[in-house]
Amino acid sequence: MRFANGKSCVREGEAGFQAVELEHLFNGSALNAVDAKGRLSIPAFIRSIVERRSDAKAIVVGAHEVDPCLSAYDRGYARHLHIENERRRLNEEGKTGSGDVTHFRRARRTFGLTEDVPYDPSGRIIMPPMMRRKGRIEDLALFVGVGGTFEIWNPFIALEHGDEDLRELAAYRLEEKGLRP
Amino acid sequence: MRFANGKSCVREGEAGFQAVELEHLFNGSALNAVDAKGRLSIPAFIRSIVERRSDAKAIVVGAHEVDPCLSAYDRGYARHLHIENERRRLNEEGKTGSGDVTHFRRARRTFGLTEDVPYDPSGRIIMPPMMRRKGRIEDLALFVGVGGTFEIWNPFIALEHGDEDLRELAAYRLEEKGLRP
DNA sequence: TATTTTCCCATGAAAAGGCATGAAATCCCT
DNA sequence: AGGGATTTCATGCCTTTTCATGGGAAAATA
Repeated sequence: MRFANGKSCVREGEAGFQAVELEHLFNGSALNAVDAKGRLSIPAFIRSIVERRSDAKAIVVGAHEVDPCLSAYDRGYARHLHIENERRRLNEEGKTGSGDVTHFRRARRTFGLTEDVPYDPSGRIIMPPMMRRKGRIEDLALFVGVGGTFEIWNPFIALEHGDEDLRELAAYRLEEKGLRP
Repeated sequence: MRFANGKSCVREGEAGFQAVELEHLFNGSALNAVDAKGRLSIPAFIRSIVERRSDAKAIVVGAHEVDPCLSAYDRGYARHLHIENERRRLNEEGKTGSGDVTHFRRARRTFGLTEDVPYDPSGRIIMPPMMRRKGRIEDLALFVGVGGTFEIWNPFIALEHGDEDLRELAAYRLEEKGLRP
């Protein structure tokens, strides 16, 4: 059996994910504007990966686990996370009675606190207000590919982050657009 | 993970379910009002998943396994639960004599304590009184996607739950609607 | 008849989609 | 390699559609 993109299905289940979704990784960066209505272009290089991975013109956005930014990925990756959650639930089955509590919290975090956002033919989304607030996104959005997922930063917050590479990246992208006095 | 013919690459049998029903996952959240007549809009993003999974304009609602809220899903997922129950029954066969007791209890819970609720063309249901009571739903309903299923909370109960993410979510959705002083 | 339940229409807000533009990047052909 | 032509992108504006929710008529129940 072959995929539309010509790749064969190496193994089933979890490995199937790795064979396809992780075949294409997010890398690179871009700085785009958020307009008055919260509309925002997803950079073309991100869209091309998203569509190759999942065949859907949509991204899933959530708060980043540790950093003050958003974390995003394609629907295929979301399915991967779901399967992973279920697997962990089975593993924990029959241990402490709190297994299920942990499971449901994880599921809520992975799916309840994220939003599936389709983008239009021109590649734009409306950043959901809740995400905009969580990611502290104002009128500029810095996209940063990090392999399996990508991040969306307020570039000015990125400028003050502990990660020097990130600071440099943000500074560069801002200068490039003639921003930052 | 898609083939040119649109089928997913997953295992057969049990996982055949994942190929169809779990191809689309519930995520995101919304806070809707229950009006004086007891009517409640199912958020559009939930309906779209329900209909893609089962092409029926109905949801199945039951009490949540561990949390003080309701758990809901589409009819296809209900079939999945049935198969899952049977599988577990077989697995437990020949262990302790209580296997069947457990099985029937589970089946009762899965099907007896749930209700199939069709929604009208505009996407509204009338929450069955028993469910409304079990879920302690008053005049607001917080929908939370959790992947394979979604939850329906009384937002004020969610505000006091142990899951911090959920509390935050409820607080945000209430604020957004100008509720909660 | 009185009361509840079901269906249909109305409405305002928000989102989706389409169209246009200017700038940048890419291609291509000397 | 240079330079002009074409394509791709990001982004602004405007129109159409969708969505949640309210109210009322019609139908069913008591």
